Amino acid sequence: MEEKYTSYPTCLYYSANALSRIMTKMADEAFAPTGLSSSYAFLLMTVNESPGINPKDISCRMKLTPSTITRLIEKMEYRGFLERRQCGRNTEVFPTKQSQKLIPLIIKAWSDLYEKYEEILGKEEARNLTAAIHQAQLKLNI
Amino acid sequence: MEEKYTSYPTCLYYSANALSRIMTKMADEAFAPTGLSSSYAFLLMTVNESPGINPKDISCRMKLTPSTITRLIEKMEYRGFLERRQCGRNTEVFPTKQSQKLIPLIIKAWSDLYEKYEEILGKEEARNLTAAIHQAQLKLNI
DNA sequence: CATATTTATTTGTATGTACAAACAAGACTT
DNA sequence: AAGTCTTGTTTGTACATACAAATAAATATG
Repeated sequence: MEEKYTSYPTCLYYSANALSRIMTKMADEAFAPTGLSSSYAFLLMTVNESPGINPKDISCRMKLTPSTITRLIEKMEYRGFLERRQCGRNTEVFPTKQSQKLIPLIIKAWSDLYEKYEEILGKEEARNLTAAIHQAQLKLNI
Repeated sequence: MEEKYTSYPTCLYYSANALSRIMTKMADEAFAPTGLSSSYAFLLMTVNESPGINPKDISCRMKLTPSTITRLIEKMEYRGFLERRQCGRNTEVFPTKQSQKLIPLIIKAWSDLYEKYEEILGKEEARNLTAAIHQAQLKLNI
């Protein structure tokens, strides 16, 4: 059984990226009813859960760089879903009333997302895979 | 042991994306000596392996959309690493001599990448994870 | 206390990727 | 053979994300 071509799927970089693109697409579909794409939905959940949270901490929780977080917040501020308050060198981010109305929809969409991929992969398998990926990510993150 | 916050790492979308960002960074570091970022390096390998390949087929092998492939090729053409020949409605993509010189460097960088993450994750574990991710990606891709 | 260092945030800019629409060539259909 | 459908490719445009540099505030150091 000879391989005709170099087999990219044996490369973690390649596979991780391929999966990530599919999952992002799936997530964006799931979050479509909220009018937000997935990253913004996560941002709103994060801020709603910890009103006054700093960009730095959001960045840690979401594993995105601070500059990315600034950009996401800016857009949500512009759309009236978030609000920033300057506190010395820190910034505190708060949800607006408007965004709080969205939260149930977001939660629902998120659980639909779980449902959808768990249906395809199997619940057990999906969880194992997610855990394995998370573990790897932690190890590699040093 | 109660969770204070919603636990994003239990979400496959979130974990897959986090891993993908780390791996891309790692890959870009590994490929730095070639002067290319990872996607371009993969593109060059692919074309070098199958000179005359169509964008469509590259798109399948790399799991990127055709429009993305066009964009990648354009840039490599501009930099003198690839060449396009129009054949009716198809396009054939060829490596230039210049790019062939790069191939050994790319192969080396790629194997360095494997080495690096296998060192951190363990060879066995890295392979299992990669295979699991690849399988999931296949299933979800429908 | 004044200066130097560190830390949090934002800005300028670049990049990879995608979607939808446009185009162009081939393949069907009648 | 003419018109329709399909398929491969490219373009216009938009978006998420990052890096490096700039700011600005807080902290440490001499």
